Amino acid sequence: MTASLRDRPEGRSRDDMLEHAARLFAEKGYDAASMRDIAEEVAVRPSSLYHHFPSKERILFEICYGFQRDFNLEVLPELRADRSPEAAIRAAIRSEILFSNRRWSQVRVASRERRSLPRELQAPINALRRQYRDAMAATIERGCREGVFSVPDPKLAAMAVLDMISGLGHWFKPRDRSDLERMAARYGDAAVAMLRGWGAATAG
Amino acid sequence: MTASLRDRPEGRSRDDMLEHAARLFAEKGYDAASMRDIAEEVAVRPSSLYHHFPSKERILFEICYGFQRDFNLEVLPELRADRSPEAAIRAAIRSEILFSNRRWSQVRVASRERRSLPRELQAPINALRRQYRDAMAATIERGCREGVFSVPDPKLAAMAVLDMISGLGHWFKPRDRSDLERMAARYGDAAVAMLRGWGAATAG
DNA sequence: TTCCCGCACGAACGATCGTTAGGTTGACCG
DNA sequence: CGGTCAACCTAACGATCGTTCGTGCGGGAA
Repeated sequence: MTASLRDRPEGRSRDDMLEHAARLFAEKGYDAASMRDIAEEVAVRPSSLYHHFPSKERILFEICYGFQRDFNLEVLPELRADRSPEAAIRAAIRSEILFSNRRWSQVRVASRERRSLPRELQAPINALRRQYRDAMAATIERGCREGVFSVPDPKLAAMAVLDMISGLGHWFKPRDRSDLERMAARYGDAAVAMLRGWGAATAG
Repeated sequence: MTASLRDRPEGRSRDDMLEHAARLFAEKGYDAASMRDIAEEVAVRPSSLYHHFPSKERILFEICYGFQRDFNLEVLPELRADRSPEAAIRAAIRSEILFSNRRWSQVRVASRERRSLPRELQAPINALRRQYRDAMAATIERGCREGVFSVPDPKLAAMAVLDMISGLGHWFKPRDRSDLERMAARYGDAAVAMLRGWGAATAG
């Protein structure tokens, strides 16, 4: 049946450890979740974790970096230049919302516990995040050049859209798939409305 | 000169302790910042902190609750009904951005470290936050009835606007006052643009 | 002056933390 | 069969945590 009897009989593989750790970090916070907590969740003694990871810090890093890497692999292509800026933004937003929903725990860990990492481990993660943000800003700027968007500052607009979506990822729990898709569509609408009218909605 | 010689000669009052604690909690996180860290910052021995607060948990609560209370006191009145919905939203956003900038550390602590509190201490803080969110949603709904806004769901729109602004509060560091005011105006524009066009920007 | 008490102190408590050392198991390879 | 090695174990290390205890000081009241 299974490939080998040496394989973990239950969910005790390296990836399972990362997943359980992510869930605990998301629920209790990085510092409040102990190695003993993680070990108990995986049904393993604390010392056994050190056969797979050199430190607790490294576990956090792998969760954060792995998430952001997969995130960029899945979401970034949606912003490719052969799409209209509006379609690209909508697709990216939908992809981000779907992805963030699929990896619920890791979203929270990557955004809220990243600061527990030393600077040199934060850097590669921040670089990935910046890459996505720049791509979003470039798409918005393209939309402005084509006259479909109008914003005072594309980079600022990208931050606003990203904050809006990542905020959603912190509280929105869809009932089912259609609920999720509806929310993705609505947030696409919201972002497009903002990007279209921002420049014209000057106060006073 | 001073009112009394019994007063703290330097910044060692109860409020100073809360302020230093907030800064440490914001920088290192609630769990990573120890009572000894706080004591050192205030130039006091750790045990002395317990003459002012019964526990570390209580310090966190007073920071979070005090912030949200002052927040509502300052920002909520901007949403009063004798203003046009658009003006109310703009004023509230400006007020929130200014207030959050003035209380930089506490914003971060109240939003990111609140979960370290037990449920019964989170409840009153959440109630205050919900009060603000409901007021924002009511203002948006009023704007829809008056025909100036168009959104599929006022509560969802309120969450989107709030997430956008609180996201800003986590990364935006203004150079000076005019920089801050310009950002407040721009985010007001962004929110108004979104609330106006959301309903009309349906995809497909 | 004497008493009082708010406030800060030094020292230590027990608990829990991340991590390590050393031993045991058992599937695989020659 | 005997050797190898990854994986897991038990036990414990030193450090640090939040917190408590008993004491000392010093200004205001009596």
